Amino acid sequence: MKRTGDQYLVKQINKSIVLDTIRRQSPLSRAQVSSLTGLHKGTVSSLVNELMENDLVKEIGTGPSSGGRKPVMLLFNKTAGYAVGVDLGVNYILTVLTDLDGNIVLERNVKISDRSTENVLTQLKISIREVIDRSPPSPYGVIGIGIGVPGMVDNKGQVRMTPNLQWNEIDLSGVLTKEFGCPVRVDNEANAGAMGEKQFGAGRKFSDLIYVSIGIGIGIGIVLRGELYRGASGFSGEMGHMTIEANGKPCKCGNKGCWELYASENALLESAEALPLPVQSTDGGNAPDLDVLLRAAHEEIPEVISMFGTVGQFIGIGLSNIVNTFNPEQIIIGNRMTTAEKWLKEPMLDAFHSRTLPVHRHRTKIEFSSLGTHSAVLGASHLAVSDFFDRMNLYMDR
Amino acid sequence: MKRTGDQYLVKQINKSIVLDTIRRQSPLSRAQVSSLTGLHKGTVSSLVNELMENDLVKEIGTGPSSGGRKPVMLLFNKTAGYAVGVDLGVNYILTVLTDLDGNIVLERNVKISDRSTENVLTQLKISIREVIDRSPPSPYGVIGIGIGVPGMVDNKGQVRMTPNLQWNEIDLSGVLTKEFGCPVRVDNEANAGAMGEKQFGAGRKFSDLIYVSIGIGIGIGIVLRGELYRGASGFSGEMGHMTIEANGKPCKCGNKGCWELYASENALLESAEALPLPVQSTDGGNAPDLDVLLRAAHEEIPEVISMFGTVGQFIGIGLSNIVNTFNPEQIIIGNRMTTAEKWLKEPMLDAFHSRTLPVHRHRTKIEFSSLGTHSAVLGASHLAVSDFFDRMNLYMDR
DNA sequence: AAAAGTTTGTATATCGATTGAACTAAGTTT
DNA sequence: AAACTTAGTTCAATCGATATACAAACTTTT
Repeated sequence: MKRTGDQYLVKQINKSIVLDTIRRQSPLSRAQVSSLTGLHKGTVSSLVNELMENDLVKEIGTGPSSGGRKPVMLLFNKTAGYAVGVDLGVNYILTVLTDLDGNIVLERNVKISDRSTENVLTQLKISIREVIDRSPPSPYGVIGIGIGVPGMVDNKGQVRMTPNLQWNEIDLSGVLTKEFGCPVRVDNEANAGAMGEKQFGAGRKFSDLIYVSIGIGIGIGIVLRGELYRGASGFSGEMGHMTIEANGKPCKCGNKGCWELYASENALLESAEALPLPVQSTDGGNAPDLDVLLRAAHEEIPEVISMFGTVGQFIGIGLSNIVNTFNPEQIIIGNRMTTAEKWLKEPMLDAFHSRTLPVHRHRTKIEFSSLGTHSAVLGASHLAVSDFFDRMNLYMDR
Repeated sequence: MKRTGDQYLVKQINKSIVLDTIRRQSPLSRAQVSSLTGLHKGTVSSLVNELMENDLVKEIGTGPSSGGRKPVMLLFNKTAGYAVGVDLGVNYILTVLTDLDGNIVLERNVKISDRSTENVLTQLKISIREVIDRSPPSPYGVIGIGIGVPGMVDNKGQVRMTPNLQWNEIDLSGVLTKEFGCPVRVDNEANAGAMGEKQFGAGRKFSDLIYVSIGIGIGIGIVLRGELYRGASGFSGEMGHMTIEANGKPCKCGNKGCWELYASENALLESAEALPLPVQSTDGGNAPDLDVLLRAAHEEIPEVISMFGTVGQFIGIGLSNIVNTFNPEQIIIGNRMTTAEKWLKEPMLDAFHSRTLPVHRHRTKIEFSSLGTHSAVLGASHLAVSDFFDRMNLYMDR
């Protein structure tokens, strides 16, 4: 049974539009909101008053006159509540507290060496507890928790598989809701990153974009018509396991020639094992890691630079597949591999341009993340904020 | 400026819901519509009366009583107007006239041998003119023309490129609007096919599906949340040019190792050239064509059957990429290669299953087109019908 | 400095769509 | 024949947006 229309729906739509307008373009007067939205002055007045009663909008004094009565400027009350965002990495937990506008208020980052489910869960709870305890007082308090995890999350928020964390079938959202008594939203890391860049980063001006998270593996977050597309069961975006060599290397996933075997951090580390590197690993071990390779590249060791080049080419191949598939306005490359932008970019773009149809070649914007390591954590907190507004029957992204 | 809410919007939403309910589940009484939609009896009555004034709904006498007054049964008036659908193939033009419910009333199929732009355009106009001239009288007459073309169509309806028809930058929609004086909707063949299957074929029950059109080349039509996704500029779905062999055969598109080089009709014909076939080509020439190969397969010639097997495997590889990317509920395979289902299916599914993540393996329904050669033409006519309802401020697909 | 004009924001009446309640119509069951 | 059921209409009530009028506060012109 579809949702039918009534006056309540009308009010909900208009109230959302008014709030959204103020949120994105404040400070704004009631008159400006009226002319920006096309809503009648009186309608804006009454909706703004209700939003003020709900602490979501506040008056901030008068603005300059343009030949008449001075306008009363309105502001989105971004500190009406706070949201927790978590980027649950394979070897770290990055936790932030943000206001309703995505500004970071508190931040906490812990390294994880013991990857057992128990330990990770414990550390996760400690991190969240800490930012919640220190959160400033506000009308709504902590309105929710958003978490990005490196794995597959179904559309009920259940973690189904994490290739690098050995978590299987964990009801993370249930566990944390119980622990903290506030709504918890779990999504995969690439979706969170896509939301982060769309809301706060390089993707702000675009409504059809693909966020390509290149870390240990590769996952993509798909934003179409301004909204995340999660697939029928929540498992879209597993493009790391797209075949780009029909008879290529075997992958853990069961497939052969998966993109991430050639274009991810793991691909880089694997080919690095063959080289004897003159730089020590950061954790003292013998295995090379990304930081070691980056330092080697900075020292202009040709073998290492050429390795980045090869990986960059394979990234470009995948990007051309993405463009042919989705025809997005923009592709944003994020996660750890962005730190190697300097050595990846050129070979990547060369491969992309040489393989792409002319119509796409210069139409699609290819950029690196503008939020750096914070795409996913900000996206995660935004998911919580967005859910909060949903619960208030106000919608942010429409 | 976003669309704001007012009473007119409410009415539009509810009227659409009422019409949609009647269209899909008729015959229905006003009372049934009310309980199915949740709308008040009075509301349904007044909206139905308006729809009857607009000739979109009609009464069809009383139905059986269930212990009270007999209900007056309502029907969607599918013959209030007619739409033209065209599947513009590389070597044929299939034209139909359908009622508003997608039932074919007239059909015309012409073979094209002279592929010059002029000749194709002339033939196209003749075909359309003929079905329009013979269309039955109706309140709205011919409400529009929908056309599926084998190439790239931008979001303004301009044909930008047809790899197998040598059409470039043709304003097909402009030309035909001028000629016939009714709205023309041009889209690519895969999008039309996707819409056809979604509305009338195998995809009726699904809202996230991918239609894979395998003919001379490969294109896909993407239906997400019940709606076609066309990409930022209208060029989504060019998955035929997705790389599946990083250093594979060069393709006309500039890329290497494109999927359609291994999994399309062309791929089949190319490998067939190596074989001396004991069957004559249909047009008397020496070059093998699909029909010849199908006859050879029916005669159980092992080399030919194995060729189909190889192509089937490559199709399966691409399908697994599609599943990893979109996580759709369903994949529908359409266009000419469906005629080889018998020999393609098993190798295709084998490759697919062996390459797909366990979560997807049995969750995604993989089917062959249920409309056969008519997916695209019915989809095209539906696009015209759907535009017609848009113009009436009534929406079908929401 | 007074008058005229402008801009902001509020108050009030009107409009239009849904809804609830009452009602009519037309059947079935007891 | 009376009681009950179901279908569909009518009409007043309600609610939200809008138009109009108006008050408040400021700028520009005379």
